[in-house]
Amino acid sequence: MKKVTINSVATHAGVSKKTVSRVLNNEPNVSAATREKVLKVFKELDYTPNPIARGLAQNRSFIIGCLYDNPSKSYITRVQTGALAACKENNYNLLIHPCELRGEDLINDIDQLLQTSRLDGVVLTPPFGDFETLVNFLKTKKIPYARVASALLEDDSISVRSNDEQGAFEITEHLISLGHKSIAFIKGHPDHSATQQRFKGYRRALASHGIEFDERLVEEGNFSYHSGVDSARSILDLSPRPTAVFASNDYMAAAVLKLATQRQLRVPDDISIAGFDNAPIARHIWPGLTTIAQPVEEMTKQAVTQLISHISQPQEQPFQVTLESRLITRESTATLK
Amino acid sequence: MKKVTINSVATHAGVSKKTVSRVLNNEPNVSAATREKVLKVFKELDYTPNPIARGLAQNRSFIIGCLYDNPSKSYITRVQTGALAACKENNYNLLIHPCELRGEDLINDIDQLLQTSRLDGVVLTPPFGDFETLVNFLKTKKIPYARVASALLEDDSISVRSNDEQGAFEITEHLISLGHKSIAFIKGHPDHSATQQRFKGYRRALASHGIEFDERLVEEGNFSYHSGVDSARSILDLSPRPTAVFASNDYMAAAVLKLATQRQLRVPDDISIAGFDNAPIARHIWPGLTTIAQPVEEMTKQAVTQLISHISQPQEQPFQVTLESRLITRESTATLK
DNA sequence: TCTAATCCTGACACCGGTGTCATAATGCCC
DNA sequence: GGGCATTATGACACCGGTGTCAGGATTAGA
Repeated sequence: MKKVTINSVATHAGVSKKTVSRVLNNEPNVSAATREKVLKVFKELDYTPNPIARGLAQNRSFIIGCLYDNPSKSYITRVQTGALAACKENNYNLLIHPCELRGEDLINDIDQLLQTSRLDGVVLTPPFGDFETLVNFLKTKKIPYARVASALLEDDSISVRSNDEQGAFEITEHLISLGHKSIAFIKGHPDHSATQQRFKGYRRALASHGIEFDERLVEEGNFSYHSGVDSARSILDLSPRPTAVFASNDYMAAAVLKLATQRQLRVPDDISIAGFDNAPIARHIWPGLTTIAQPVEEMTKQAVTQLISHISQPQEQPFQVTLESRLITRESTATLK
Repeated sequence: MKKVTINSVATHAGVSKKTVSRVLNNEPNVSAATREKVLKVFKELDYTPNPIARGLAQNRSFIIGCLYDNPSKSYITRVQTGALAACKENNYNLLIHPCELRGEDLINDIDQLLQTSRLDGVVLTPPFGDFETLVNFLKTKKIPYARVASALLEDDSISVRSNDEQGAFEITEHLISLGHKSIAFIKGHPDHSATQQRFKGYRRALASHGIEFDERLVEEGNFSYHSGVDSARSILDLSPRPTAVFASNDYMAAAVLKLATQRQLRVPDDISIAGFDNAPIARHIWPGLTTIAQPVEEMTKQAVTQLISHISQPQEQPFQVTLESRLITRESTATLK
């Protein structure tokens, strides 16, 4: 089977390869007849352009890089799903690159990545979108990027987020509406802007219902299941024990649930538990977790779609969108008895 | 900042670009002095070769594709981790490509992928390694591939697996040693070879302990949490109810646990539950799941490492390795009372 | 010291596309 | 029909590397 190149197409169609290239790229200034002829030869020879050659000529790779450093594997999976969907639609490919935000040589690592892969753009998933050192580095390197679920708003780049503050407000309000007044809170990883946002929403809900904020009810977590266990221990040891716990993500909420159950507490009768994200685990455990569903896939998909269109034709105007999240109530929260 | 190409290096070093290329690729026939000189210029100019140009010249992309169609997200994450590790060591990149085994046009889809991405090789994660249509397609297309956790042994290609049959045997034996004689079994997805392997191990353990196999205790699952719920329902409805359940993976085991708990059954006092894989969920729930830990990351890493070395210099001899799995006992299994 | 074998090196074509620019063909208007 | 603008096409260099091959330099052997 011979390789089909632009030259063979050109020969077959009796035109120059430049004309074939024009047809390929839908450029103007090709007569309808010629275009037809070339398209026919495409079919006959089953021709597919070589993206590598194309990339060399245009200094593009048609590859988007996805950076992540996230303890939540399911979050990463969802991010990937969204990014892949956008890439597929635009004939791009997705390269995944886990790395450490606090690593000594994050910038070197990324630099290396850019040097060797010639990425056309990068998606910054939490917490990278809020890491200014990195963002500035990409700016000076002139690498297009899109940020997912980042809180920085003053930026002129592509950013898609969901309203974490509002989600946290709603779920806290849900607990309050069930009669809870002593609601513990487990923070997320300090490097993530969502951590601050969710905390703010929690406090706003308390305030707007006249419940005094109690610092002793707040624990520092980092979004990992393990950190949830530690926080849960502190919280369940409190006396009086809070009647509800709102953890900043579902993994930590699951940890609270596990520990509470181990200690013979009945959930939600003895204590209500709420999470955030609607990760798979929220419905894989009993009782199922009341949580906030975030459109992670959709956020990422929109971010990548915008990123790709920005790469093809750079626009000045920023793209900033905030998507809605929604409350999902399951069995882990109930009326205070 | 000017772009540093092989030409600028050549000019600076006062040699031809071919000589620079020789140094780059560690080719012989370069005098020590020249090599030194060129290497020095590399440093001075901070030169990194352009992989796209290289790819064009050598008809390579330095990209490995990872195919998957797996309901278990955590399994995918682990596969990716292993594949990424191998890629990183060899300066390759990883492109992820979810697709449907039973999709009508899987082959077309893959063909398209190969056409547009010019992958240097592919990793076939379960169940693709056992899907002969695909394997044969890759063979005729002469695309190097490596299979992970596939049961086909008679093949002459790269394959890394773990001993599913033995793992299932051990965990079943563990249940038997706890006094259980009525042990239900939930099968995995019929397209996965692991499904047959694990079933075989289960039966072998029963047989070797003189326990008669009872078909009514076997349910058909598909590795998804959801299928586990359905199977769990049937099993818990049996009368007499089995005293233990061995599900072919942890998600399905988690489903059994959830349903049993919902029905007020105490695990493991009323019923023991065992899973397989040691997925994160196995330790995120209470009681923690007794399960078989598989070296998924390591399997994939070895497979990809071999694949890459095969791409660089095709070898005739196949690479077939079987890694060990091990039993992890947690709280979900206990002595029959 | 001469010859042959071996080692280095560079010129040049090539991978498969795209950008630039010159030129040929066509269309339009008076 | 002549003059001019516009459209269509192709020749050619170029992207940044690698493969081939020829020829000069060096070494070894006689």
